[in-house]
Amino acid sequence: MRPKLTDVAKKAGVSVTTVSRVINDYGYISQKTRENVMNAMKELNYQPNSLARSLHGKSTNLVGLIFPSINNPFFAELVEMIEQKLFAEGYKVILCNAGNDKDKEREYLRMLSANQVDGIVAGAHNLGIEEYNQVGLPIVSFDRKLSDQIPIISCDNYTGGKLAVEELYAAGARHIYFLGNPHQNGNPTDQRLAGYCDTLDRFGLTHHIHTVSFSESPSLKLFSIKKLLSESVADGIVCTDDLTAILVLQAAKELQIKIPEQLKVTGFDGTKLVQIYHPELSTIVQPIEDIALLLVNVLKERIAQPKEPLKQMQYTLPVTFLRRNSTFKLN
Amino acid sequence: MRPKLTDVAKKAGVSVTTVSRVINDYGYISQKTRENVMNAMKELNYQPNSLARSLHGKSTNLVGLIFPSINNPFFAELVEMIEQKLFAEGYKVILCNAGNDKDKEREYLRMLSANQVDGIVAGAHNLGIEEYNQVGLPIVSFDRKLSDQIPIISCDNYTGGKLAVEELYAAGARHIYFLGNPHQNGNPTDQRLAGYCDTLDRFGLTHHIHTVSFSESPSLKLFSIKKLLSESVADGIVCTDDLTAILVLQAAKELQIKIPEQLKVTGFDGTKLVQIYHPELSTIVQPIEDIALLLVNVLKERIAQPKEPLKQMQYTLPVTFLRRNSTFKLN
DNA sequence: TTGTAGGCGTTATCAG
DNA sequence: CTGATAACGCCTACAA
Repeated sequence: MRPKLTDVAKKAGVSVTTVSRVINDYGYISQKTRENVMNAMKELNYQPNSLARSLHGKSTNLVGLIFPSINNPFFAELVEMIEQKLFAEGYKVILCNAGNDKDKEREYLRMLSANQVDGIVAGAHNLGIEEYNQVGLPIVSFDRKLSDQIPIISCDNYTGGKLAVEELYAAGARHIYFLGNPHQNGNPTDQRLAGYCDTLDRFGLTHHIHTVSFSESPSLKLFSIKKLLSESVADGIVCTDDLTAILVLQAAKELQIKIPEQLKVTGFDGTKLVQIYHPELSTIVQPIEDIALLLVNVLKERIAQPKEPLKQMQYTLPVTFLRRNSTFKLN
Repeated sequence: MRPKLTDVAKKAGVSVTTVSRVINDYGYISQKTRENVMNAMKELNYQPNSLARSLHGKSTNLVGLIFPSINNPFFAELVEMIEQKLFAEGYKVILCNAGNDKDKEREYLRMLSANQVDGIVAGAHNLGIEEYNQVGLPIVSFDRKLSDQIPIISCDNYTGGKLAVEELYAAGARHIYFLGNPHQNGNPTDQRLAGYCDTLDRFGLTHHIHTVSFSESPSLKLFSIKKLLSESVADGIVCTDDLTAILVLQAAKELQIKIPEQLKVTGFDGTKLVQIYHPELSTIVQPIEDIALLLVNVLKERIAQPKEPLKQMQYTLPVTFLRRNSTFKLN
């Protein structure tokens, strides 16, 4: 059996109150008793039971992270960053990979509430507003509007779309395609698409919007990309994420289309992994560390003052463009 | 305030016992009262408090996952798989990225124990045996011996090293180098190295062992790899992980060394991500899903019968070789 | 400076 | 079939 407070108290020859006092470091305690108690705890290898303390009203220091999947390098890096920031603040993380699964997301939400987590970072968005409002916990959202009560942190998706088109245009492309998720309300892709469209308009070019479902298997995606490349006159492609962009590069290679001479390609996300292991890809870089930091800070604020009205509903962080060989021949 | 059992009881006009009965579905209850209670719960949006139930002796259904980092695609895929399997069994996951940080790993261990998790999957191994023995919780380890009481699941690292050498030899390489982590006791790389050495011996070839620290930055790694390639006569390289292998391919490209004609390269891990986005890399594929499943199953067994002596100390899962263009020119 | 006792939200053992 | 009530391990007024 695990040692409990009373065991320590008995061993140290004091009352539980005293032990509790040294653990939580409050009230008056003589140096001698404190040491006694400390020793007793060491000897018994005593660990206070978090459940019991939390039950009493102390917070659990647990935060739930709901994201689609950590197999996507972008989410992996974001989640890892968030975990680091939270750890530094004394929080521990419950990982909830919701996939595209409404039920799993709902079940996780229920579980997080049952486990009395202090707050939630929501990055998967299969569910509607109602379910998130029900929860009654501090929540911050990544990249999607969930409710009037839930602040949103995201990068400047609109500018991302704009920068990509400007880059391709500058590189000489005049038939610029958009390749990404199917349109869906509230999806970050929407803003990227808007940036794309507006900028094309500015240049007096025609829109070409192609959708590849995010959930489709990569080989299917690759197939439809090859179809697109061989049937179209595209000389520039704005992809809504890096992985899709890499598939475009692969397809181009197979079809002997020269990058960037015949076709220029941009990605979106700019994870370290892709930057390092696909150094040929030009891309829009999201400030992952800043996003993580802001998510954590805003969440902390909500946890500290859950009743306070939101100071700010939407936080938008700047993106940067990383030029590599897929748009301009360098060195 | 969150509704509690007594609120539901009051609303339904019954006692807490009765409510508890319908929640846990045991004992006799009339259909009518059951419905009453159900309705009351719905109306109040009642969620039982896990802390309280666990405090009473019920398990928390929480499992701690300690891994170095989910930024490495291999761990990302493994952790995601484990999370899926655990979710299916009703467990929730606390994510602990320990990095190379002894203190963080120790702190996480302490926290997991304090939070009364049901068990731990340990995949980061900065700490020694004593600390893991102290915990007094069901633990399973991935790829490293932690103690006599902790079962190990791993892939057949030795055969992996062997297969890699055999492939390179078959492809015509005679100056076969080993590139990976520095040697360290208990490290899975050790077995891969052993497989490499034994097989070279069998072929009557000389060992060439080069170490790149796992924790080094990729650009430093790339630098030392280029140095290696330009100074050596290597015509085959066994890498201990895919990411290193990709760096070798990059270095070769920069140095205008033709793959596979002049240099043949194998990786290790075989994640889906690398298979898809680096389809040119031959590699040893670890059975990630099977590993995850086995980790979860063995852990479940330990949780069910913590006192039982271990049935088996070591579980080794077979690896497979995936042949791609980095060893043999295909199609 | 230290100890006693009640309560946090549930479960489970007894009686009714 | 249902209801009191004593735990679970810890915290914290209130006493001493």
